Amino acid sequence: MAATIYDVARKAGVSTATVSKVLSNTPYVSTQTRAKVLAAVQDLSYVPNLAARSLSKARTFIVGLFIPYAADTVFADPHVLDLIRGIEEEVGSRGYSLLLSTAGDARQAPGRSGPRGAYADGAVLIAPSVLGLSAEDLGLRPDHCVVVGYHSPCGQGNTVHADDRAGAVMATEHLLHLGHDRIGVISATQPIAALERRLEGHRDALQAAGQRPDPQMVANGDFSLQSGYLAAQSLLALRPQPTAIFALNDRMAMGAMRLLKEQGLAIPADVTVVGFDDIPAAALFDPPLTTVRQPARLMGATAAQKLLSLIEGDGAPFDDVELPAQLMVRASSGPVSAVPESQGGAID
Amino acid sequence: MAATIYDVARKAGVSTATVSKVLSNTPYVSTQTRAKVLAAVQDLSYVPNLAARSLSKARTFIVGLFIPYAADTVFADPHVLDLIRGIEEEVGSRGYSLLLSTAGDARQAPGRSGPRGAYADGAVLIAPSVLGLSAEDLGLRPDHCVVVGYHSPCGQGNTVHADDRAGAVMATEHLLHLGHDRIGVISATQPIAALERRLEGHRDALQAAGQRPDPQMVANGDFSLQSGYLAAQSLLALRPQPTAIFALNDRMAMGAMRLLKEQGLAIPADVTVVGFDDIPAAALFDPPLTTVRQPARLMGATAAQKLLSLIEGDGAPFDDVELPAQLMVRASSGPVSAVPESQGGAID
DNA sequence: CTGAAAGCGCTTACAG
DNA sequence: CTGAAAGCGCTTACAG
Repeated sequence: MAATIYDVARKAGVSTATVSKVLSNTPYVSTQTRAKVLAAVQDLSYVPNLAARSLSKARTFIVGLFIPYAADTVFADPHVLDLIRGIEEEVGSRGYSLLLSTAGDARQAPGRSGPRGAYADGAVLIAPSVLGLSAEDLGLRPDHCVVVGYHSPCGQGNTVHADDRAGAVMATEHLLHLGHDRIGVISATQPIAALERRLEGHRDALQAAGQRPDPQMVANGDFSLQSGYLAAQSLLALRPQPTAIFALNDRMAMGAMRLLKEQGLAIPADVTVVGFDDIPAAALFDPPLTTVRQPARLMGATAAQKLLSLIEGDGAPFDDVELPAQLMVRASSGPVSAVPESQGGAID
Repeated sequence: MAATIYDVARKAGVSTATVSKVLSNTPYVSTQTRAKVLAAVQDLSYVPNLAARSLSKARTFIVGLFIPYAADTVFADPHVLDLIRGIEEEVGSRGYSLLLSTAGDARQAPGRSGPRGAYADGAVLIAPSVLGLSAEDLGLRPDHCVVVGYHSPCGQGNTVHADDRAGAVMATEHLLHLGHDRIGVISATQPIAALERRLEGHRDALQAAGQRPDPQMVANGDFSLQSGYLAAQSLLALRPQPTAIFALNDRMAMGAMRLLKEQGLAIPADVTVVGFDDIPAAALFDPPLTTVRQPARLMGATAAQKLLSLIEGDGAPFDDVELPAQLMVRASSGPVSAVPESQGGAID
């Protein structure tokens, strides 16, 4: 059996209380005593039992990360990864560990009847689509949870997200400046708040420039590359054809690019493509993709940081945090071609 | 305060022992009693305290995942992600939670003097380069740890990895069949066992075909795209120039492709490129990258599964598990061009 | 500066 | 089928 604090105490000739104090760096322990204890710890390769510690301190120093959709989706999305990275870094540097849970529904099993949240001192939820879940459903204290997204299942406030609307405005203005006036949009059918904000930003920018948003110019995918390919197909079937495609995430933008290449259309000479997210592959693409960068890592770090102050502070909710998006102009976007292939019908 | 098992017991009019039994689905509890208890649990929104449970059961149902290098590196590598995905899926489906720790050195902080491992029932280490770390250093039971890689810090056996050697053999034979006899290799300087196996496989395949491996044809990077670009540069400076480049990971292969394009060299018409890993971007590249696929997700799942049998079984070590690699032939590789640009000097 | 003792919230033989 | 009681390994006032 592993050594316990009793073994250490006995070996060092002190009480367990003293051992505990040494281990927690309490002042007021004599240098000699401290040395004796530390030596005993060494000798026995004593590692404190964290479950016991947690029980008596009523704190686990574990932070949960809930990603209530399938692991499949999560790990397919590089953007989510950066979020995780930001969270892990912040949490780790503050001495907490990260407990990862994908799949929202508590998967039943051996030792656990309750939901995974029960271990954690708090949790961040990456939850664009957490619909009906409450903090309680997850076994969480409602005042110790923050969500990356717009809608908190933990009550008011306590959310962090990028400025999706502004990002879409920037992308659209960029296209407008390049002379595009037939912009096809690839959105998705999922009811995700961030998506609505992006659509809204796009529409607003169009209207500000005196254009009328055309519902016909919006095709829907499901965030996957394949769906972007298909959506681009339906967009290209339109007459007049769009001169630019604004995909609401990078993977769909990449699908669109693939189709364009297959059709022998040059990017951006024939059609401009702009994405959203700035996943790592975006810069590596051919041509490199112009896209809106979400500060994913910062979003993660911010969420973690907010959570930790909730846990260590008084738990008073904070206001929604909106982080800036940034337009990354790369080679996939260019001015509308001087002599667009005539495609009939346009009178103006 | 949250409700405890005492509150539930009182409300249901039974003992805590009975509540515990109901919650753990012990048989021999009358239907009525069960119902009363469950109702009380409902009413009080009782969630068991997992720390207490862990303490008395001497099990946490948490599995650690140690990635002893910076979060930065980890999350930059899509391959590692698939590993994580495989682990999370397996572990989750068996009712365990995953505790993520990057950065090997125990980051000190608030509640924890010991290393993060102390919480877990066992752990998987993704550790191509865990050099001096022992299980004890991580606070782990040595018989409850498995490593993804070749060298276990936990004693003999208990490792899982892909057949890196065979993968490199396949890639090299593929190049040989295409007629390439001047194959430049982009390796890396890090002392990683998998890398050595790949180099070894490459050399063996060359020799089996009657070619002599030429140390000049090996340039080193550091796994990053940039380093692949640079290494390709030095390879192209060679005379005679290589007709093919075999990069020992995909990101470096992509760097090489970037350089080739910049130099106006066609892929694969002028130079063939082959990678290793099959990260998601590989298939999306232009041209799509021929590469060796490691079954990362399966490797993760296998590691997790082995770990769980260690935890739930008798802890007897298992033999190293070697999973098959697979050559994914795509458009970046092609036959050596019919009339290679004469570049003087060759006598044979 | 140090220690005795209670308590954290569960589970588990053991009796009944 | 049910319950009393001890125990899991720590921490924390409280005394001294």
